[in-house]
Amino acid sequence: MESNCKECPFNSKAAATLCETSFEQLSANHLVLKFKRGDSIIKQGMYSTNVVFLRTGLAKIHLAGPYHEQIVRVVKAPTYLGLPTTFGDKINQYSVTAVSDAEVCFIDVHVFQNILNENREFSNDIIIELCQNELESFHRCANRTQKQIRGNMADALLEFSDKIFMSDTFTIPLTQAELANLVDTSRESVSRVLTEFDKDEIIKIKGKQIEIVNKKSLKLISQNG
Amino acid sequence: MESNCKECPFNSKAAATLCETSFEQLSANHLVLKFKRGDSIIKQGMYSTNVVFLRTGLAKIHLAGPYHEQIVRVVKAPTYLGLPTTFGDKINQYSVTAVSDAEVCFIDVHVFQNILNENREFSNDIIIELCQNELESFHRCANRTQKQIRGNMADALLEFSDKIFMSDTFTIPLTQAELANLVDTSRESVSRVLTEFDKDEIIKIKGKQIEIVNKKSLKLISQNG
DNA sequence: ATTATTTTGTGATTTACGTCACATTGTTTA
DNA sequence: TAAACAATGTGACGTAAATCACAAAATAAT
Repeated sequence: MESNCKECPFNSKAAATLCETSFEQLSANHLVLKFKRGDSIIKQGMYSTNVVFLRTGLAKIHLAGPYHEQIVRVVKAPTYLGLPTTFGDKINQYSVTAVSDAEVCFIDVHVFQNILNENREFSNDIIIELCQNELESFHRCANRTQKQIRGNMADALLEFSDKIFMSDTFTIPLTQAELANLVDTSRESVSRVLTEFDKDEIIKIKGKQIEIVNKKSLKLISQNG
Repeated sequence: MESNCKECPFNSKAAATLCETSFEQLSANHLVLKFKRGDSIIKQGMYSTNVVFLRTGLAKIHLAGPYHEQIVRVVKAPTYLGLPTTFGDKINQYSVTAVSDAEVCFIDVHVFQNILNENREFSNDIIIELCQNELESFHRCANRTQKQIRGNMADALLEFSDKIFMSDTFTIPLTQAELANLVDTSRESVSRVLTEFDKDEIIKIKGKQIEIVNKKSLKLISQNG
């Protein structure tokens, strides 16, 4: 499927700076696909020659750990995915799976490389994004390993609220088991902490819908472990 | 201090592709400093307008966690440091401290930016390095949180052996307390595991010097938790 | 609608590992 | 070359959280 990338409403900020010819190249060399929750967008171990641009929806990045699959983060559109694969060894080093309905553009690596080479600002933006990811990884790592469950759960909830849904009321797109995996704990503990937060009137739970009632408390828990 | 970067024997691979004018810029706009073990190279929270190139030595990257300072990785020369700061908000988001004697070049951000813009290959190399860091973070995260102490200690030892010293015999440049911090455990546990490995004849310990005697076992422990 | 399957809630039990406490050794510094 | 301090070794103890083992809801499939 072909479409006009310049007019695409889901354009990344970085892409705003692209030159005409780059847009034409993009338009001519990409594929837009729709995914449903649970569909695999990028599969670890598979050969790939595409950069993935998540234009709408949410996805989880996960990879094989020594014992079990590990979710490392949840990302939302718009964002590029699979860059490390692209610039590395062409074998996907991690998986990406849709956790909500999502639309994805597959862009040929060589086209992407060209665009990168011809657009300084774009390439700078990509570098910036990668740097930010690195920083986030650092912080995430320090937090995860130092805090205990309540703190990490608070973190996760705040991230969903502030970074992903921009709202105090949202529907978690993950099962408790997935959440547990993301937060490095057990399914049971997630359940316990969640009901505990509810009892303490920090959040209100209606099925998978969560309302953060007392953000201040949640932030305190996030800070103090 | 000024010197000729083109002839510098500690040049990064990426730098091999630089153009003449870039080398001249570099040579004219950098500062070489020596650091001793424990000296702070980059300090979290400080304003910075330099990219740091670690030309010789080892350093630890660490940052403030919710409870205590957390070491996220140990790096060896040659490598660039502080890129996320440079491209981000000019405030160092993490600290870097020498763990062995080290030599460091401080390069002005604007010069570095220029060079990045004028040298496609160089900028690609930087992107590749950043991507690799991201992947490493992912794996490290999955491992740390899934494995238990013995597995993580085995990992750390293997990393020192294979990635940093390229030898089965090496002197750990960290105290057990630092090692514990890096591996997300307590100082006491590090001591216990280390002596246990020694008793099982997997490694041989002489003070801070470690010899990996049975790498196969160590890899098994690393894999199986 | 009625199974079948997945997801969630909650108690009882176990355990890996952190913390505390102190002894021992190694390393500065005065 | 002491004295002071930092780094290590090792036992005893407490505890956060994993695991186990179900029951109850909620979703999906027939």
